[in-house]
Amino acid sequence: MDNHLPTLEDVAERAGVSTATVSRSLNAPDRVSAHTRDKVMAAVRELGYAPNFGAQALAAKRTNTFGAIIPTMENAIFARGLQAFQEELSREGITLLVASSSYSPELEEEQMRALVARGADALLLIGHDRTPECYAFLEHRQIPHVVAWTYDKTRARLSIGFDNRKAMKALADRVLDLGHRTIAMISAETAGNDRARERVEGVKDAIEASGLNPAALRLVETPYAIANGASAFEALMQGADRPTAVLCGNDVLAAGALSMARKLGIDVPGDVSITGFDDIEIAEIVTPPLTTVHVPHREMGRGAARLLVALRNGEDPGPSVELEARLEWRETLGVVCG
Amino acid sequence: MDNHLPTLEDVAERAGVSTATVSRSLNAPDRVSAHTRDKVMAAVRELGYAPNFGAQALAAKRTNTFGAIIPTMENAIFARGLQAFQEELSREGITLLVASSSYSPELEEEQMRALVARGADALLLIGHDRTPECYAFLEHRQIPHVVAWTYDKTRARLSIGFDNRKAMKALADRVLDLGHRTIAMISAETAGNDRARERVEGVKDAIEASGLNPAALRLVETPYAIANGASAFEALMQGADRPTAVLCGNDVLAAGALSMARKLGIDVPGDVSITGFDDIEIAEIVTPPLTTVHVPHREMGRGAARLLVALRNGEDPGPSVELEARLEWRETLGVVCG
DNA sequence: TCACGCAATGCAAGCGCTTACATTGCCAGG
DNA sequence: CCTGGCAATGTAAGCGCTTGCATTGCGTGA
Repeated sequence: MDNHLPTLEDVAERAGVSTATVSRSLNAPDRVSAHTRDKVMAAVRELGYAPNFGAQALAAKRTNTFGAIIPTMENAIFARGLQAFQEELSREGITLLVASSSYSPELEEEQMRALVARGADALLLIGHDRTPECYAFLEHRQIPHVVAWTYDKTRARLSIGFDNRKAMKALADRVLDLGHRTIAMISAETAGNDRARERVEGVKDAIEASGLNPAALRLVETPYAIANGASAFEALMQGADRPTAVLCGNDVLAAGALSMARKLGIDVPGDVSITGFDDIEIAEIVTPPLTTVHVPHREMGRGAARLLVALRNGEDPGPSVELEARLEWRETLGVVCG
Repeated sequence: MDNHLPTLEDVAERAGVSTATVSRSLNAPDRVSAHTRDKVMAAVRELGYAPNFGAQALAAKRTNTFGAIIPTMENAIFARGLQAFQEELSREGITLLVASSSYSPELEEEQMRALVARGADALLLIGHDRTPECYAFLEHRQIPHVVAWTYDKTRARLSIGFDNRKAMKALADRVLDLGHRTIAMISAETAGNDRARERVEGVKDAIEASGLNPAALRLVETPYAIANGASAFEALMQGADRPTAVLCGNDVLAAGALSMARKLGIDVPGDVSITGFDDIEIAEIVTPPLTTVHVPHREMGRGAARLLVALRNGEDPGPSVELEARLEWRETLGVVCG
């Protein structure tokens, strides 16, 4: 059998109209009389017609596809935000393509090209750090894009997010208030990750503000993974002069730290306090539940979608938007003891 | 400025060859002399040329895009498998498009159409349960597809996965061996989810095999979410005749149950045993670490990719493949205490 | 009754690429 | 020196859709 999928022309013939009319019935129904539209729709149904994506993209010069490049799909940090992003886009009839860069700048550029090659009309990017080539590419191809998950008033690029540094400082202030003086931090790798870097700076800000020497902060950098949080914590607990508080750059590292604490028989927060950042689902489940910073994932996702749609439509998206991240008090942060 | 992106023709002109030669240099380099190829590549670089996706898809009648429809992106059950799927595909120069159905058959059909409309050459599907319309659509459009995350020898459709029923029976056998007689189960919703259903059947199989009445199994069905696991567990603990073991259909529900146990001051596994299924990351992190069934996520993803590529290329993919799921013994399952 | 305007529809030119087929030019064998 | 064969390249016909512009036909006001 000649398994020829029905084309616009087949539909047109069946409905006894021109292809232009069929196209209009589908894409701009009010430009066609009700009677004609009904005939066309009937033909569409009978034939099981579906437009050819390639042809449509080629002719219309837009794909109604947006792309998002996130650092990782593995853990759920971006899941919630992306979900909201997606929901908002689908309201506009836009499909989302997701790619992950595995926290690698080279890979990010590659993914960016791949998404654009696949016809992405606009891009959602995470954080400000990326290669000049990436930005040059965006400029050159005039790709509408917004940066999310961070807000930095010193950057001109359109973005939506919160101030990582400020949020982390607020947490660290609290830690210091509780009397902690020997503080360590387990951070995600800061190279190519402005959010991680800002969080480290936030801690230092707090330390400095309290009159201590920020250089004294014991800092371990390690890739984003539970097991790494665990081994970093273990290393931190090895030496003499143990910290009484370990601030983690994210919940995943904190979860690892927490599990290692349990394995080592270290009581949290009795012997040492541990904090996270992000407030993803595991923060509530670990034992004890993690004190962390709640990040407005959904708002960022939704807001980013709105900015991007405006941009794509040639409208004015307005200025970058700053959201609030607030302390989520649970049970892993206590006063310093003895 | 006339921001005309370079086309094949521009490249051809610059390199002093025809568009056909440029196309060939890009897609079948060995059909072109080295000298010409170099000239072309130079022109491509100078112009920053990138092929137009729509045009390419239209002319070549294939997009090199595969689609995957998973029940949810929210939690990480499918993340690892999808990651492996993706890696294998990218080796073949294929891009992955992911859509989620939120466990809704109607949405699944919609997503399926959306993916195909966007040019997906082939589809990865989870589980066997879906509407007849879905299958009719796949048949009609002749979309290559494979079913993953389950293996059922009674189904003809090409699939890769493990036998959910058998795996759960093995776990339940173990539970019974440890002396548990009052058993409850918290299952994901079984409607439209053959995997969940099979897991319930597996528990019943075990109960029956041990000479007990499977009808006595206390069964709660609830949507996939930690909080639901918690409330289901709470309900189960309310009445008299508490179960001594609560088998959960997946790790997420088990994590919820576990956290509720802690809140209620119920010792696990001292007072009651809890088990999960899937062995996702949280299984290791919760306290105590969850005894569960390890599912070969990565193998399924990789294998599915291989089957699908073969299918798309018109090769023989061979028969469905059955993988093994094995018990992952941790700390939430203990002997029944009198 | 006649023109005029406007809504509905048709016509046909692309959109940028792939690829079957035609052409060219070169080399080896006779 | 001629010719068949083959590798390299060119020519041009679509692929299925959108859309600017042309055409049709109707209702309306003068």
